[in-house]
Amino acid sequence: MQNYLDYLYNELIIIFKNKFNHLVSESEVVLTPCKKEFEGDFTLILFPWLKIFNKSPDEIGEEIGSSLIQSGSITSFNLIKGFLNLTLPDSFWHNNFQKLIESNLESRICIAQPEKFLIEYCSPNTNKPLHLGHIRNILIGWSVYRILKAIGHTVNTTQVINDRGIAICKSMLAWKLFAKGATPESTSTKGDHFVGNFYVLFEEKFKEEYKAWQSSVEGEFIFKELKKIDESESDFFKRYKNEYFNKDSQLGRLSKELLLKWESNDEETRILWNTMNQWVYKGFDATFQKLKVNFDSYYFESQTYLLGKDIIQDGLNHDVFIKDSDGSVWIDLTDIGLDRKIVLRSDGTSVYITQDLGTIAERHKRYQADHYIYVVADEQDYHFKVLTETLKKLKLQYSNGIHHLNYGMVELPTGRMKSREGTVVDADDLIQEVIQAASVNAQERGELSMLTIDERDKVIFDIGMSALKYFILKVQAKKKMIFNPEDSVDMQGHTGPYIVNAFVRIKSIIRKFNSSIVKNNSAEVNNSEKQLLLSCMEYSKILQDSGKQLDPSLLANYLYQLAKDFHKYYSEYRILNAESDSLINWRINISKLVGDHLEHGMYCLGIEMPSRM
RNA sequence: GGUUCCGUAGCUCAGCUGGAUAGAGCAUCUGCCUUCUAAGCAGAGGGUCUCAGGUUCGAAUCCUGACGGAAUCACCA
Repeated sequence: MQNYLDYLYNELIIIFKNKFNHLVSESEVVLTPCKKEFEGDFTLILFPWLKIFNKSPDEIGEEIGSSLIQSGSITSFNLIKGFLNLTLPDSFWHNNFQKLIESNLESRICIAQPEKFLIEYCSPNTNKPLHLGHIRNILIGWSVYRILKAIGHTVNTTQVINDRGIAICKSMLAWKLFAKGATPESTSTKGDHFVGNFYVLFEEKFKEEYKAWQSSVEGEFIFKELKKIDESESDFFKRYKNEYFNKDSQLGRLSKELLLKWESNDEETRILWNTMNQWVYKGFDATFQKLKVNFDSYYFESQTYLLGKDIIQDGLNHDVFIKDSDGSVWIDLTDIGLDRKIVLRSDGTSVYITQDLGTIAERHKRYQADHYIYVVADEQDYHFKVLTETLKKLKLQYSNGIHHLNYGMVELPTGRMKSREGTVVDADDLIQEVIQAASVNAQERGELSMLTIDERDKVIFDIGMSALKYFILKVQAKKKMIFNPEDSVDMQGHTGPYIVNAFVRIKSIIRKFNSSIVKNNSAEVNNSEKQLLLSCMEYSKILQDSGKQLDPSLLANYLYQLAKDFHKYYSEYRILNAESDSLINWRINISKLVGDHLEHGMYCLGIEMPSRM
């Protein structure tokens, strides 16, 4: 939709020219929605012009106001200090209302120049189930996908799965040693949890082994030999843990053997690896389904970890990289304030960034996208800076399209989640809890008694998920967030169910209105309706801003405000028993308009709304 | 130590491309359901926008500095 105030801007520009003999551009004219405490629809700020025209705010305001009245574009104005409050005629609101209900919502929000995006989000490891951090990642990624798509871009989603490496070998080893052939089926355990349990078991067994070793002759000898002056035994062994794993540990040796076997394609190892990963994927899929997200493509590190070496060679040929005497390859980024960074190990194997260089090249071949968005926590800011700068030095065209959507880490009221301390919030548990809370609330209300059990479960599920998803998405993506599990199941106030409730009220009204809705716009427009219309008129801008900033929280907060305005309207005015038929129709039309926007907006957050609750 | 990010009500967060008396929710207290779904509405209390300078007609917002907190600075991913 075109800017609905364009005509007012144009008129003001003409007034500035004719009355004050001054040429201004639209961007210099500051016109904002009027604050609620004052009378008026929009406010023109006069301060910038005082000096230029050498007149008082009252003089300027009076002149502008009366000119606008004369031309009929406003019906009245008032002046408070340097603020000129303008009241527009009802025809302004009627016209915009007409445009809103006649145009199609989907086409109204589209941008002029669509581009092509690829979004990578989620990106889990296969040795542990998904947790709260993944949930934030997934919800942000999915919502950004929906928003970009809604405004007309071509968007694909993908994820990288870290399915190889020492971690999964630990799970495999623990399974081989202790599982006695158990499977997710035989133990009725969700696959990702099943494998995760063996990872935890490995860590426990390793800890026991390490503990025993510490008091052995060898352990005591190492402690005496290698400890720093004044270092306590516990400090030393904390520090030595990694080295113990690599040098002395039986379990460490066995898991590294497994890794080598994996890398040399040992059949038995590969079969076990594949079996366990399949268990995990099945578990992940169940969680993705509950979250209602999906991926257009998957990249597995087992297939990509060897990529990128040709790019390294190419970079060496063009002197972008430097080879050290030991054979390791580096990039020097000190000229732009970063460090020297390794891109290939001395033994010729890849590091993290090598794979990333290769993976982007592959993706670009496949997608030819303008933008590659990586939804990854902000702890990796440095890595992505290095990656982008490296691509730039390689003069690869897609280097300008790399966006690190760096959301902040999720913390609990007690501090950071730590797997060692068992404070990690499991994704499935969390979903379970929020649905449970929705169920308890629904039972107390008893509104759903006429539904079948399946229908009721679906509604409860949607309400619970709306609470969880909204709770996370309302916080600005880039900010770290404190996640209080108790607050996350709240269904009152600034929450998902509050917005759902507004929608449900609208749906209920429409259900109860038997005759067909007539589009009419003869009614007098009250302030609540102006507010609702204005919000709907600004929807496309909000959505486009959210897309531009890759930040769903903008949209989330807008939707809350819209729902709040509707709840207020609902309590102030009777809709179905308004004084006249035409007034009933007008109010239903407004309500339906709001409902459509709420539904579309929540859809863009990845939240499905039931029509009853 | 270098770099980056953050600091707004008791708590969780909006507001940050500069505009009027800084807003919500939670929590505390008070009203409103025989009338469209009370997961709602109306109201009360709660603030040195970390601090100090600067730019400006105007600063929570922009700039500089200090203080406090976080992340990162691996031949890990």
